[in-house]
Amino acid sequence: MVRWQPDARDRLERAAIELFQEQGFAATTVPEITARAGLTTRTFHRHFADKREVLFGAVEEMPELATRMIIDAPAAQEPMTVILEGLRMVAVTRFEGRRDDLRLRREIVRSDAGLRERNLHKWSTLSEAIRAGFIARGLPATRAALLAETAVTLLHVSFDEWLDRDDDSSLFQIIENTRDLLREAIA
Amino acid sequence: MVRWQPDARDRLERAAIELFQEQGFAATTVPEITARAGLTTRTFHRHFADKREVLFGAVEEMPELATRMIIDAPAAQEPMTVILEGLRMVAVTRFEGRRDDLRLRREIVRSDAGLRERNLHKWSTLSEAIRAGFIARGLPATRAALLAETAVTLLHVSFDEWLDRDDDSSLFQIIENTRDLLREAIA
DNA sequence: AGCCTGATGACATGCCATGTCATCACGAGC
DNA sequence: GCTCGTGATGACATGGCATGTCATCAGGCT
Repeated sequence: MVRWQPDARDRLERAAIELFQEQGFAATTVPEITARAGLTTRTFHRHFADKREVLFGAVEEMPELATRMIIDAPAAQEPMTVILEGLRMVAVTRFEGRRDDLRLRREIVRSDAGLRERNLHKWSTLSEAIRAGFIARGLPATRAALLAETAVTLLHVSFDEWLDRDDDSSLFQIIENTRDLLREAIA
Repeated sequence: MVRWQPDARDRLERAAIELFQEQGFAATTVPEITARAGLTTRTFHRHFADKREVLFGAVEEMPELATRMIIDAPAAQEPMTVILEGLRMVAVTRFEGRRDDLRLRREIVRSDAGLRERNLHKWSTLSEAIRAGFIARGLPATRAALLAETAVTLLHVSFDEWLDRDDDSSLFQIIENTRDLLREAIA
């Protein structure tokens, strides 16, 4: 089931990111990408739904992971505790240690309106997954949606500050600070 | 400065929404829209940056309104008070009384991935404007971003519940409930 | 009356996204 | 070891979106 796939997809992703850096996202055409990767336009679209998607392959499994973690969390845990545990796990396994790569991708994403849209969609997918998890736990719809969006807000805001800093704070530390900030603000 | 514009833009918007309802968003082509409106493809793109934008004209001025309201709010007011005042104003002037129209648009937006992306982008634009307002008030960046995203979360979650309900609750009532929910959740 | 401004139409183009079919490498089964 | 199936890729074709350019035309200004 995976004979040419991993290599081709990887080559496409690397070629694309290189070209986006060199010439910008909009100025880079799909044929250019595939030419550098030694493949064809048609093959590009077999691996990525569209030109934007090539930048977001790294976060593809986060949503289902989130749903599973929430469902599997101890039944007695408060929702906010479940969220923080989940954020800690995600921070450690998916973000920590990749700050430079993530900074590079953020830079490219920021440079193009379409990419910013897609980026928001990715966060929203995560929110949707968290919401589904809390629904499965029996929480009412609005409460689940609120918790989900708040969780993503915490992650998103903290993530941004983490990328902005040049000290070596851990992402999860910043998440906890942000949670405290929110608690004060809403009191 | 506005001789043909209002009418043309309005005809395009109405024709587009009609066609989206009849055949779906993806299946509707820009020439079809312009044909029904009695205009040309080129003119369509003078009024709307792309095919999606035609559905979001109604919320175009919200961001700058939000920024101004935040900057003009009494200096002594807590950020969360400023936000709630702003949400009340927005709820009354932009949402209340348009529930059916907004339901229709939400239905179309939900039916297409690209439209969902654009919708998120609109909320994000509002968030950005709120953030800018708080920055102008002298709040630190992360705090401003957190308040902004939380404000939009409150509005977004409450807005969705408001559209789901069939009683005659006011949007702002629901917003206050949602705020209470968040306060409990994070305590 | 004639000029200026700004919206629209007509024409042309580049690229994205996708459908279809052929090809080709590898693995399974006899 | 040969044949055949499976799945990835290439080649070709197409429809639609988005945009640049120039002409046209209506109304306001002097």
